[in-house]
Amino acid sequence: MIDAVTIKDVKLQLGKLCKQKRQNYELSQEELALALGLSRYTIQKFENGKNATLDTALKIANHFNLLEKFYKLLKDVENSNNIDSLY
Amino acid sequence: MIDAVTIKDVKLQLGKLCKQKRQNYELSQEELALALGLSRYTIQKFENGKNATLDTALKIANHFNLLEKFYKLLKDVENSNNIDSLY
DNA sequence: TTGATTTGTTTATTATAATACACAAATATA
DNA sequence: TATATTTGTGTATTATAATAAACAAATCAA
Repeated sequence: MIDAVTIKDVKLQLGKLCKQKRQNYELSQEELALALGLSRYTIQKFENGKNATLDTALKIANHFNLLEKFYKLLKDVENSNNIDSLY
Repeated sequence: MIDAVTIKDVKLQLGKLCKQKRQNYELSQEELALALGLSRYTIQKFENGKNATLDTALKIANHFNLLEKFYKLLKDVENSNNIDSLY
């Protein structure tokens, strides 16, 4: 019996992913922050699962080429919703 | 030649999806806001593609049962990153 | 070890998301 | 139509995300 995914789970996973991607590119928090026009503190909090703005999250996603993948998910959800009306 | 997905595109799509899902459930902005402990104005801005917090976006996603799908995407990205190291 | 870099954390300030209220405009319903 | 409901928009206030700076703790390199 697996517990349902919580909002906190998602924020923690977002932070984990940011850290992983950042380290893949061998960037420090400072360097990533500079590249995105954010402060290191904002990156620091994001990586530790704190609340943030969509702009911050999407800037990070964009920097690691994940924006398109996320956008596609949203489009798929929208389309699967439309298809429902055909049944 | 398709233009790259922008942060603005994603926010607009998030808003569009919220509106679509909300109308599927026959909820007014007011009712959705009440159900999530948010103000109608926050829903209003979200649906029109304005910036918001992760908490707001994830509360909405959770209400329409999209949290797990999103979490799975994040896990997949994390895992595909690990697999890379095997090649 | 040692020094250098990175990360975690604190405090104070600024920018802005969220709230609460009102009211007009648009949509839906009788 | 007329009425009710919903949505869009404005203003003021509050809550909080983001910034900036400093310093300690942890990690890495010489």
